[in-house]
Amino acid sequence: MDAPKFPTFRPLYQQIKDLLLERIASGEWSPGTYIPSEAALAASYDVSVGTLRKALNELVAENVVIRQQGKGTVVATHDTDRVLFRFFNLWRHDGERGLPVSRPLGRKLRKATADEARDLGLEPGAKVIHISRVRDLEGVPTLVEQITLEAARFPGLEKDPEVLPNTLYHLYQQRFGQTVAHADESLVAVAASAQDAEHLDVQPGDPVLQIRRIARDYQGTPIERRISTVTTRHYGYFNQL
Amino acid sequence: MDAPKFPTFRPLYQQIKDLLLERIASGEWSPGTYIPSEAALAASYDVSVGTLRKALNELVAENVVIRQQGKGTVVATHDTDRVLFRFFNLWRHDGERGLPVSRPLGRKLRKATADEARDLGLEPGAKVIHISRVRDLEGVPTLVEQITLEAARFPGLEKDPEVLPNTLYHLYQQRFGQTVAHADESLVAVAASAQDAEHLDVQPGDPVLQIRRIARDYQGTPIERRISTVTTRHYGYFNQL
DNA sequence: TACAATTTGTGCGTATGTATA
DNA sequence: ATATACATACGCACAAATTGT
Repeated sequence: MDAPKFPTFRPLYQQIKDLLLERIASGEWSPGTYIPSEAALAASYDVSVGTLRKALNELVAENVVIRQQGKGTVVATHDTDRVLFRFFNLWRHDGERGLPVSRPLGRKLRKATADEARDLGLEPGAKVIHISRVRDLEGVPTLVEQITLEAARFPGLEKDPEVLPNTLYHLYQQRFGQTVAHADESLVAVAASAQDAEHLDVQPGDPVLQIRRIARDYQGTPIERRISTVTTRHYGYFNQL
Repeated sequence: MDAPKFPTFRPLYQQIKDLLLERIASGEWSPGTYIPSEAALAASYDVSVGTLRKALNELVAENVVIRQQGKGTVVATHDTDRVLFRFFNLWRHDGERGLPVSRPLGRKLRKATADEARDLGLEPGAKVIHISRVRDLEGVPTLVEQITLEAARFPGLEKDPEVLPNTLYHLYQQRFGQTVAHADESLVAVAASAQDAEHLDVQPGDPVLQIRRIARDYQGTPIERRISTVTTRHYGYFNQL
């Protein structure tokens, strides 16, 4: 009946979780690093092992760390299939899935458009890097991606890796210390533009799926804006509820 | 290096979880029921409270039960907003969301098509109930739904509730004891058919989003097949990764 | 192959705090 | 206030997986 009380205290395990996440986000424990054992961490924070486990298990649920019996606890990287497929939801209509092969279309450093600045939380006119590419699935052009990144976070990316790898998120993480931890996607159906139609081997005006993604780091700050235009002849966007 | 071993044992808490889920799926604890307390259940299964908590917490994570401090543990129902929005992912482009209002188009008992039988796991030619309706969002027709149900699971639904409620899943649960626990969705972009175009106030051939959903019960058995055709002028399908 | 050390996973028990009726 | 139920926190013992000796 009362108004909801402001939480007067924060459970100890959540405080520990915040501390652990901070050490990960700060780069003290970079992706791929094995962090100290439960026992060692519990002792260092002067809490029980159970409390520390509860904190770690929440980080597991959020895909921040991976625990393996006998080995230890490692900060999640973007090179495992598990993490990879988390950000790739296109399945063939018969239920199979294949990894895409990318063909570059262009890459340049320029000023952000109004939309890009809004989505990335930047000042209007801030410098961004724009990447566009086509991705083939089993040899069939299926996807056109328009990617925008804040230039300050990815210094030199407009030129430097002469050939971009297929999985960009791994590159972001390894080369620039930028880890994509979450992403929001919004899907709409649109008519294919002339350019997209050509790349995707469809007719201009044909219906295509447009996926607008904003990828964020551990703290929720936007890192990448990605607009994918997909022909859904052979593939569909799959989601589990 | 070795081939992955077949799990020689199943943790106790998972066995308990299975037993609890079975009592829920069987209807012994129907949705809305408060199940016995941790202490009582732990005693009845002769396990520790901690083990029983771990089993229950997994059911919480799977949205099967809801726990409330001081009250108890209740089997989840389809009448709370939380569960409701889990199966409704359309957001307005400005970030708001409104609940839809439904207008019936038709309802009949007939034989399943080949596609319907496959999706629902039925014999070819089995009896199904087909429902079609238009849903308005803030007064704007936005969605056409084609729903197919196995007739045997929903006896009389082709006629009985003269007026269908807005939220069908609650009806399935209350009237027929059929609880939608999970769902798979596959999204594609298609050209609007003449009929859909008329209902959605778009031109035939205009791009629309098609959502093919198969809803399943606790055991994963298909309950409902739903094809939603959506105009994405004002709304988009939102997903968090 | 055998064994030991390390690390996480499972399971038990207890005490105390907080929310609800 | 009291009783009930879940939430938090502590501690311990042993099992299972991994790695190195």
